[in-house]
Amino acid sequence: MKVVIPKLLTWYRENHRELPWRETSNPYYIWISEMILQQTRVEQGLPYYYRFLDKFPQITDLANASEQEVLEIWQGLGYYARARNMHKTAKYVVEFCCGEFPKTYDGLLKLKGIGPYTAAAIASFAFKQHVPAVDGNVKRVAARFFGLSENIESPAFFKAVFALLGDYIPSESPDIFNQATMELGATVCTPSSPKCSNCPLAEMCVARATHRTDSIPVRIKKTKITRRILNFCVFESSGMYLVTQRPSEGIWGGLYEFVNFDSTSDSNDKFPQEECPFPTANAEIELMHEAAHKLSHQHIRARFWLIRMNTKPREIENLGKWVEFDELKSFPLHKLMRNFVSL
DNA sequence: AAGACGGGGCA
DNA sequence: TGCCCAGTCTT
Repeated sequence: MKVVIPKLLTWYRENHRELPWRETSNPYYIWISEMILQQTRVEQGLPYYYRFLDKFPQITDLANASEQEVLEIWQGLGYYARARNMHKTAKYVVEFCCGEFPKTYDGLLKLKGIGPYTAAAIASFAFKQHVPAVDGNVKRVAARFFGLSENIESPAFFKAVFALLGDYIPSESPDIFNQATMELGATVCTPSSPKCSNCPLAEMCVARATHRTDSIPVRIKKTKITRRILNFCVFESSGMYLVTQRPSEGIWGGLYEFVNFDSTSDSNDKFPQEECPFPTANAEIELMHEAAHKLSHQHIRARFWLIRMNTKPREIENLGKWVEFDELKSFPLHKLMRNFVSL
């Protein structure tokens, strides 16, 4: 079945998209692109890639930046642990590795935010190591090509593909091979309606031969979506607004927002006073804005309550910073907050 | 092995 | 709606 590899490489050379991180072997540029692209489509990540390198041209620039500066560039992209992990790794590489990335798969794997896929991508693209880069696209391509009907989500499936491709990857051009398998999954061997007539692997593809391109890959997953009602408290006093920073763990880690709380009450416009942990007695409360926000693991109904107070209770006073409304826009904000302050 | 972690595009 | 994207980390 390896006879199709030259066809795959030729197909790639003639048909691939031109992307900025494909024009370089600079491990810093490649690392940035791989971190941004984790669980993120190319079109969504592209503008962030330019912005990031414009702000932090070299790894020392990133290492010397504050976390808030990093999050300012990253805001809106999601999975914010990626940004904090990058910051830590930049500091680590500058301080302990003379600013040079490890040149091996195993060495890269030890860095924060770099897992099996990203380590293989950097190792092959920047250092020509022959190790297969197995991402979501490649898992799908391999499942169809080899006719693998195991659950594509399982660690065992990843290991199997990693081992299989390790046997296929040509030692003279591991980088092109990895780019090609990913590009094929992204543009030809798509989740639905794969374009088999354009595929350089079609003649040797098991799923194609057995008419199972619709049933492979098999994905068994139980994404439990929680629904929640999130109440943002827009505390206002003398034209100043209260903004706080989230802890680094959990959703939207490190980003800024109005203090908030979950409530159970549904479908009424009354402020859920009894569930509010903040003192709001003698305050004038008004529903300013409502928004629906859908994440892959939770559906959020957000409500923004304007809470005007004549005097600030001490419990509120020291919860965060009091700033003018326009100043809110200068903080790194998650989408729900960014959409609100942009209204 | 399972769940958490964002946001967006597309059928 | 549901699926899934150049995945990783934690439990």
